[in-house]
Amino acid sequence: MKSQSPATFCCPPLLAGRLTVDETARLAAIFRVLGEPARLQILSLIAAQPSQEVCACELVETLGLAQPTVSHHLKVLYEANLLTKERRGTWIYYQLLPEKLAILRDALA
Amino acid sequence: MKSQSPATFCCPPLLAGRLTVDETARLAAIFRVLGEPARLQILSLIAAQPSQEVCACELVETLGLAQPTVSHHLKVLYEANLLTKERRGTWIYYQLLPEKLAILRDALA
DNA sequence: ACACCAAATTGATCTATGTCAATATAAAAA
DNA sequence: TTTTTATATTGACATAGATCAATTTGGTGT
Repeated sequence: MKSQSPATFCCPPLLAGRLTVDETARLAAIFRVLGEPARLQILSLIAAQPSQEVCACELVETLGLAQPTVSHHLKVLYEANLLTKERRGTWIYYQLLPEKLAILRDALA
Repeated sequence: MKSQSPATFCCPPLLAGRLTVDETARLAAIFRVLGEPARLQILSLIAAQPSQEVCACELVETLGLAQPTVSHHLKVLYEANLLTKERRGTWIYYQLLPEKLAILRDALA
């Protein structure tokens, strides 16, 4: 039995009434992920690619951060369901998964 | 000479291309303010009031946090231009200032 | 002036997290 | 199998920030 679709699970609009503690925690978790400049840079970099994806190695060069740091941020974005990853040969490519951003946009409506 | 209107100063859409370092920092700062459950609760509580405002003293009771903690969060929200404050007699009332949220919504579009 | 209440500030503590060096893991190539 | 390259993980460190007790500030009323 399906309770509700994953994309609509979180949350009613922030300004439409009082949020439950759970809804608040879910929303805040997404905002916190985006509250880091390096992670926003990653998202906008991917969006700026014609291929709509980026190799992890390119990110290390572009962001000017150490490889473990970039790997850490990618993991945070991945576990927040903001990115997908796909191994192709030696490299791993990350793509946007815009559903969570849509949730935020709706919450701010 | 006015450079640009304050409300549109920050930022182009997150997913429409590559953000500058400045734009990224501005966006991340707003997200970080919202990445805290107590602060989201404050915003949604105010929005839930028919009067669209709330006295700081009510927040202390409702949030179950110490008075200095609530005062701290209110200050963060105020300095992020998400709230206005107005003294009326002994009490200080906080109101929403939704422009910044609109900026985020546009950034996520 | 004094007492009282609301809100802000200070100072301290604790936790979360961003960062990187070192290392491990995984895949490809020789 | 050994070497090489890409990514992830571990561990350590430093900074940011959430929290609250104690105090201060500011306004009201006696």
